[in-house]
Amino acid sequence: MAAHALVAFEPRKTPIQARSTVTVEAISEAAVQVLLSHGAERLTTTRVADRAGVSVGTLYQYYPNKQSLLFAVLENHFNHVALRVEEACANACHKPLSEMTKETVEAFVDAKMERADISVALYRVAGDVGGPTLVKRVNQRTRKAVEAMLETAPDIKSPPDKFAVEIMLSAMGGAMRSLLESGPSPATVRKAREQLVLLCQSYMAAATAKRG
Amino acid sequence: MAAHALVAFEPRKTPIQARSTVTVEAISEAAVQVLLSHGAERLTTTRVADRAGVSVGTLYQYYPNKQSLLFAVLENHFNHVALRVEEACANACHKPLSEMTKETVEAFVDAKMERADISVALYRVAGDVGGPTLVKRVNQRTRKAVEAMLETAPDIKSPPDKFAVEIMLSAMGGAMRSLLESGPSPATVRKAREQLVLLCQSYMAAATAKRG
DNA sequence: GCATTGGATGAAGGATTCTTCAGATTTGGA
DNA sequence: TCCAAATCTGAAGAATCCTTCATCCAATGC
Repeated sequence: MAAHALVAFEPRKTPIQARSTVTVEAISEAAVQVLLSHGAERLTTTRVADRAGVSVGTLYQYYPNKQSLLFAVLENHFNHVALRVEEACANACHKPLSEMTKETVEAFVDAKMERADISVALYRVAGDVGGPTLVKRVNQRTRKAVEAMLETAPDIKSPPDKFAVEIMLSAMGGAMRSLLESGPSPATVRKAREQLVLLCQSYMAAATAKRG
Repeated sequence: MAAHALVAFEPRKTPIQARSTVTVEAISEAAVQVLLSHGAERLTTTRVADRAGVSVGTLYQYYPNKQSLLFAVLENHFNHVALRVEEACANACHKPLSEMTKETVEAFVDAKMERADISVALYRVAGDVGGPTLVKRVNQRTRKAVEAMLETAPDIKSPPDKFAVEIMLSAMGGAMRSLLESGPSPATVRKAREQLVLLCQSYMAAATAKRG
């Protein structure tokens, strides 16, 4: 059912010539800009097309409807964050558990902050555009990366429950969302980052049987 | 600014006679029902009025616009959850830190699960209706209750940072959201509840200087 | 019984928005 | 140069939706 609901979000046509590639990217970028300047409520296909410097018809040539456009933007953002976390996980293999956790959490926070404005703007539309489904998919992906990393930890006997990793990821995401929506100062972000690391470290330690 | 933005959400007229009291409650309940059956996107003032068994005009007699109606529903739900947590905090005073944490977290999870369907439906509209502002307000309220409780803990030297409590609450909320949106089985809920308790306990312990 | 205030009605105004499609324009290759 | 395919255009169709207001019904107090 969820998969079927996502069908309508898939692109209509794939760019062939170079100019159309430019166009679709301009549209996607314009969507973000409009989201930031006008808000989710005032996000109109016409407005996005105007901002992208093309006509509405062109937009509908690549996206079957408004939702699919927003879905694509959302997917982009999530993929970017997921990639950063995966990189961090690959990089932290064979390190002590607390170090693993620290690097993973920090990668997540940093990736989110990199495009803080977009993150906040997207929270507003996620609900109407298959956000939960996407979140689930990305969480799955991220969880696998984290689990693979944990397998290589030298200082634990058995890796934490699959469920525990999910809890940690969603807790991290929730705290980050709250933080972003409050329009935090850089100092606040730094503090939150520290605390989030501590939160996850202490949980991972508690959910894990130590070696030795 | 945020305060000003909320002005438009305030009710228009206060019920005086008994029948109008019934009416406003019917409207509010109908809003929830429509949210559940038709989704946020198809939530229409006319549809809500129909479901409530009144005419649209009547709805607009009490709510200046559609947003104010949804805002009221959201506020209701949040107040209910906050109240449950406050009760739990009051009840857990003078107990050991881990017990305090356990009871608080469980109260939150249980309050959310009590109306799981409403919770999920509201995630969809929160963005367009001052959700973040409300969340901030409720978090503030909850944080105070938690802090007051922590002051009475016999087994800690200094209570955790105000910031730490905020992190914990938002992490809890985020994990709960993720869980609810996945349509969990009762068994899953039970497991998540346990893990969430563990998460918060280990964090509170780590963020606190122990006495003795 | 009557007047006054509270409450309810619902058709219609006004405003947007999404989406299409027939035709114009540009590109890449023959 | 010339054509077929790829792109682009943007006015107009179609569908909703929010909100108002003139009007009617019900309740309360005198």
